[in-house]
Amino acid sequence: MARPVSSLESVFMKDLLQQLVLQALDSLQSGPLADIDLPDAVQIERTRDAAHGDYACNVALTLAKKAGKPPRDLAQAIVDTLPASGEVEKVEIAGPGFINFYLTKHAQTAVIGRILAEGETYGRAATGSGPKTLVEFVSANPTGPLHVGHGRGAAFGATVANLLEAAGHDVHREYYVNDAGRQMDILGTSVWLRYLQACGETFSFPKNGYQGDYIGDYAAELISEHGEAFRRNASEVFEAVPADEADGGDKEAHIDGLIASAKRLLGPDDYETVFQKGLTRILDDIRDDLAEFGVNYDEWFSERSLVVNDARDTGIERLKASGHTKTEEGALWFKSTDYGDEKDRVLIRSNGEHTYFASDVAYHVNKLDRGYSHLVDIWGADHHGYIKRVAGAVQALTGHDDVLDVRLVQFVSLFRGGEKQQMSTRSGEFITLRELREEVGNDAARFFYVMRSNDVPLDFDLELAKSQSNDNPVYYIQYAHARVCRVFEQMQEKGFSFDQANGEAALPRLAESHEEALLTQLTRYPELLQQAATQTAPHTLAHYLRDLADGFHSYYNAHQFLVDDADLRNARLCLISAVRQVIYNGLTLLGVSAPERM
RNA sequence: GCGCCUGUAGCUCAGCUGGAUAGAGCAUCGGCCUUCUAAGCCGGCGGUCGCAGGUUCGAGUCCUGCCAGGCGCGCCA
Repeated sequence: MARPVSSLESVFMKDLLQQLVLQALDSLQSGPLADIDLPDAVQIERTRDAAHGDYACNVALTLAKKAGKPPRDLAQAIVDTLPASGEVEKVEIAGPGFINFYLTKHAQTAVIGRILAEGETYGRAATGSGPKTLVEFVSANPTGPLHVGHGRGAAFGATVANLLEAAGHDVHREYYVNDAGRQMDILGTSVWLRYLQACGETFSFPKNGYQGDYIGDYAAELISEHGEAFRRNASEVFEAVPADEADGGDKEAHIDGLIASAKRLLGPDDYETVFQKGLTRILDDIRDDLAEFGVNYDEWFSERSLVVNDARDTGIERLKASGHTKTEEGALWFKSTDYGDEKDRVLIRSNGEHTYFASDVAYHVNKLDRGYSHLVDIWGADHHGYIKRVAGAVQALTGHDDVLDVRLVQFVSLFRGGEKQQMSTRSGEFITLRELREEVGNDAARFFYVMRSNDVPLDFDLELAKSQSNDNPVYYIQYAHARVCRVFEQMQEKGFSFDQANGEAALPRLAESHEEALLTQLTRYPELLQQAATQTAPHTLAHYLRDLADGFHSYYNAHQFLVDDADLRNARLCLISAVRQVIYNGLTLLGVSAPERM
């Protein structure tokens, strides 16, 4: 992707420097570098050590062998041929043959003016300049409240979506509602059985039913809305139902028998009423929960809509057209082994029923038909065995292997006072996302969830997350923001005012090492966002903000901002104002607030 | 058994898709508030980057083989 690189207007100084080096290489091709295939791009990277300048290029090292010259000699030839640039103060050759670039003061401080001018858009690419991207995340079965594991998917997915949007993608946020299938029947039946108990029927609740207290709440609502209209005798309900596990039977057969009883005894309309009670109440709860968490969707996509519209068969037809299906043993299969899967997967069982995979194929067909060229799916780590078949299906449908990007989120372990909390959805003994949010607050929860790479299991320490101490990185960053705000309040109390134009004109006065470090940090932000987006790595933003806050706090302690020298004072206020802006922008992407006062 | 993820300081983790002397936080030890909020700062201690080979100017990073931990391997959803 080519970007304009002519001047400081360029988003990335790297691009400008790369052009300079490429031009130098080009000129050298008529001399020392004749007969050599030149690369289309050269690597420009930021230096880790200020002693190495601002940027470094390793092209002399990589080309030395082909050129048959020592790296340092080659570097010298490149430097001698390098076009002049108003942005480059000096160029040095260092170490084994690195070319180190030192920027002019003007180039170093130019970022301040841009941040102050661009404000909340600083670091963001032009909206909608990238591909149409659908990010699907959480998509938990609506069988109960979200637990802390879903919370990680929510925070991660929301931040990834924000990052992609900041990188210019046209982003659509979607929740896939698994409202079809056996789990939902178990939910509906569980609600009905609690309803029957509330009506006075006595029996032992099935081991495989949903045990949570919320089921009883929904049953109570059914009573207040419909009285005992759905009441049936327990003996009738349990008639001919296989024994439960507690009675030496099979819990799966038991619950399936109860589902059949429910459907038979209630009839389609009343069964639907009970079913919908469970589904809508839980979905409403999930929706509210996520909204309170700052996680919002453009669309809640119903699996049932695929079933009703025969989309599953349409999807299967499309797969058939790709030539990667087969009929065997009375079932229809997708030959996912063509795409690296361990075995082929069933789409339609020999009994004629569609598998869950058939729904997923239909869903992804639907996504593609809606015009999305980039699909990001965020799943729990326990679904990783599923990637190959879905990715294979998307590849079969599109002919491309880079359309679908599946990201897994590893498990969350919750610790309270050093003790690990056990979680099991079915037993009802789990800690919900809502409980977590209420205990540690949304800001800490959002930050902690994305602080670590999604690839590593997360140990979430409740005591740490809610401690208002310097152990807590989210406060550390927010505090930097609040401190800048406080400086501006103090400025007024001291009778000063902020002259931004004067400050920008005086930016060359910012020569302290703390100031130069901050300037460099601020310049990194746009490319960090770009990289965090392409790598779907929100944790790099979290770490960046931590580092930026660190740089600010050090600066704060080392130097006074509200000095009598007006030029210097205004220049420093410009700098810390820019820091505040970038912290604000970054925290916003993470879904964390930036308080003005703490 | 096969597949995916992980292994870096006492603990929790980064490490910019191969760069220069491997970094933070916590813990621990020692300093800094009559000066813009000490929810802060400065310094010390702490490493065989799981192990062994390989690739090359250069490897925590890439390749191979082991070791350890987590997860997943249904005509379930």
